[in-house]
Amino acid sequence: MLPYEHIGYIGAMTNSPNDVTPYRLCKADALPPSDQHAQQYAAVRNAHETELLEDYVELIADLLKHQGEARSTDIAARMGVSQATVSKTVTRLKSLGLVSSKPYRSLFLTEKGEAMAAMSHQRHAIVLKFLRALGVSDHTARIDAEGMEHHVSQETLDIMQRFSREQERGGS
Amino acid sequence: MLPYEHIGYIGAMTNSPNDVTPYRLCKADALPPSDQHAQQYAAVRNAHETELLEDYVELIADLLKHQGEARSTDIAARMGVSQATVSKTVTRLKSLGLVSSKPYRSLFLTEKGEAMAAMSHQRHAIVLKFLRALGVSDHTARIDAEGMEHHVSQETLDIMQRFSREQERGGS
DNA sequence: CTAATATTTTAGCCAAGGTTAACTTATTAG
DNA sequence: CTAATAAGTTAACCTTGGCTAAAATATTAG
Repeated sequence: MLPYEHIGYIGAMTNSPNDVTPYRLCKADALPPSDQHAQQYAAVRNAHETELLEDYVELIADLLKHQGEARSTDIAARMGVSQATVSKTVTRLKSLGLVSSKPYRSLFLTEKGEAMAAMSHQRHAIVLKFLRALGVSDHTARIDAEGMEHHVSQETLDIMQRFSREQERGGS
Repeated sequence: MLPYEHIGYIGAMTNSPNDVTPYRLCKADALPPSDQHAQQYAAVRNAHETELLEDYVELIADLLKHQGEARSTDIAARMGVSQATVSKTVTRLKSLGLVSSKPYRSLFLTEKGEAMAAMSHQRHAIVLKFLRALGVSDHTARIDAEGMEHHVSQETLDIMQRFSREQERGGS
């Protein structure tokens, strides 16, 4: 099962009316039914599976674009991780058909890898822009976006995008 | 380093001891300097370390509150995971001083566990409320909140909270 | 009280994502 | 061209967080 096709998240079963659960009033917000609850956690686990892959692929695309080539050593420096780790992960990316390279040479994205990178980049950009539009400082927005981007559904992305656009027109 | 030791903060983002590096401005689509870039990824890795622990502790608190007791079997069902997995994770939670229990008996939170649960719950509630205020559907908001909550800094939380409040007053 | 059932724990397995240290392969300076 | 350095890979190890199957402990029904 491949990463960028799971963005839609899990199935139906809407429940629970508008109990807005203000955290301070702590009104008895009931637990959702077990199976639905489980789906939420499953969605998170699911996202975790692809997170790192997306980050790598996105970073490789950025390096290719801005540096002309994507070298392990740069990836290691930018990810804050050892070269050995990069090497191992790249092996995995290759086995997944996302990256191609010859031994001891720098990296390229396959079609599939580029598709994933494009999507990842887009999501990242939307979230980052949204956070800034909300009023979050640049530094924080960057950090939060990095973490959040893998956990934002299409529905929310659309709303974020609309929000940023409106802010742009009306706000500044 | 044990991330859950410093329970004094809410946003898990900024707990690395040497995180005071000032942000350097750069073009929106340019790559940030390596070391700064690395900090972003480090923040995400850091958040991942505590995510699951927070989820457990939060769930245990919820079960205690709504069900009167927190049993492994319920946790397993709600997390969508085998009981063996729960058992192993609970062992870890106990060794971290977050949970206490006697063998074959149900679970309790230590002070530390309760503090963590409270914080986690608060963050979760803020993010969930914010997403709804933004206009995200209930179902999606729940899923996204579950994934996002661990990656939202205090700064962003504050802004989200303000947004929800304003929406509450003006919007509806 | 005992037997059946339910729950929890343990043991052994796996993959991912980290680490260091040692080795191989490029690249570059003289 | 060769030697030094830089970059990439491999091997051996660790922890987490999953799993299944089997064993131990509660709980409940008869």
